[in-house]
Amino acid sequence: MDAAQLSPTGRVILGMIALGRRTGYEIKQLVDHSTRHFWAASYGQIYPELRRLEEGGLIKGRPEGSGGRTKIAYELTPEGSRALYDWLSSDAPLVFEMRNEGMLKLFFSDVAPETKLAQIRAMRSHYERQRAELHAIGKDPSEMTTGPGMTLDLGLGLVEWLIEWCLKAEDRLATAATGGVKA
Amino acid sequence: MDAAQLSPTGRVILGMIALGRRTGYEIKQLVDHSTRHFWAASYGQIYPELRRLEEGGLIKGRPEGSGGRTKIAYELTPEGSRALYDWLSSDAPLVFEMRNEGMLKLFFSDVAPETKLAQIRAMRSHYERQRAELHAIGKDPSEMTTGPGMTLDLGLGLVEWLIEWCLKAEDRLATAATGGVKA
DNA sequence: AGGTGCATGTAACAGGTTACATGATTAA
DNA sequence: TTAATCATGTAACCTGTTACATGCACCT
Repeated sequence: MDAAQLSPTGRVILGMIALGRRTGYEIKQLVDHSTRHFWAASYGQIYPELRRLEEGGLIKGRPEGSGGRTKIAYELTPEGSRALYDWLSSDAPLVFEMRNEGMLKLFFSDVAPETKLAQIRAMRSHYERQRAELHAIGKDPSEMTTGPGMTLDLGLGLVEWLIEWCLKAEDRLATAATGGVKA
Repeated sequence: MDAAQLSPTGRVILGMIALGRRTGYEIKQLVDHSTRHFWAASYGQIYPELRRLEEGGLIKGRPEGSGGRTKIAYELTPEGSRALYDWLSSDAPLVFEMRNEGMLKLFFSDVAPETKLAQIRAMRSHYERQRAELHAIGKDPSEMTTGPGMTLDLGLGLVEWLIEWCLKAEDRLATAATGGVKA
């Protein structure tokens, strides 16, 4: 199993284990607090994938009987490290997918022009929520040249740009509505 | 069938028909030249969905026997118009999904720091390609307050911001690599 | 005694892509 | 005649979500 055959979720899992996360539960936690905005994962994917990765020899799990119910801590095998590294250094075409219902509505908004303002406001409020979440994550200010740090910087800059765009668009619409005369 | 039950692809189809597109083929064409970057659709979705929408009474198709093979031109029924309008003016939570493998690699890049520069360059080259495509679409300069025009403006601004971010990040990394001394 | 968080897991479903099959029209 | 473009359609597959089931540990 090399990088080319590594499933999308498999890559996230390998990466998270490399960052020190051990159990499926912990992986899900970290995904929800970090990569979620640009790469999500659900339990329904994570647990079956952990099993597949172990069958493929990329990770090795051992039950930790710390008193309670068995929890399984995974770590990378040498092959797993190599697969992760191969993926990271591969120049295969990247997956860039997006489904943005806000933009879709905007695209069709000429059909109902009076809804435009509300749509942009809805979009802005989404990104403002996202900004707040990212700020919460960013409490501990990691270096801008570390992976998670860079990603956070990118994400925050992006949502801030989007919020600015919305504000300007709202302004433009308001001006247009009052016949070009600023209120 | 009201807006709440309208499937994602159904919304795109309804919108495209409202914008004047009639056949499944034409809808796919327009999607590929416009909404693709923030909302894609494949034939495998479009044709079955056209049938479902017709069964639901939202659109009505009639075969156009312009000589050759029957092609089917659809138009909105009054209920279809209403469903589209309902969706556009609804304040139900919006779908915002993203899978960005570039950011994912960046997130894990501390595992292989020497790949960082290449990753950011790959990301930039993706967005530069996208910018070129958007510029090609934007040949006819539509008003910034029309739906497609606004969306194009938003998309272009976004990719330009991303390209700038990449350039700055590349700079920062290059500087860090030479021990803080600019080359 | 009950709620919350840790922890694992699966079955049913939804949504979408890819590859293929088919065939007419049009331009070189 | 051949290639490209217009045009419709489906079956197999893949990926992922949602909702549920289970149960321990810890706090109040």
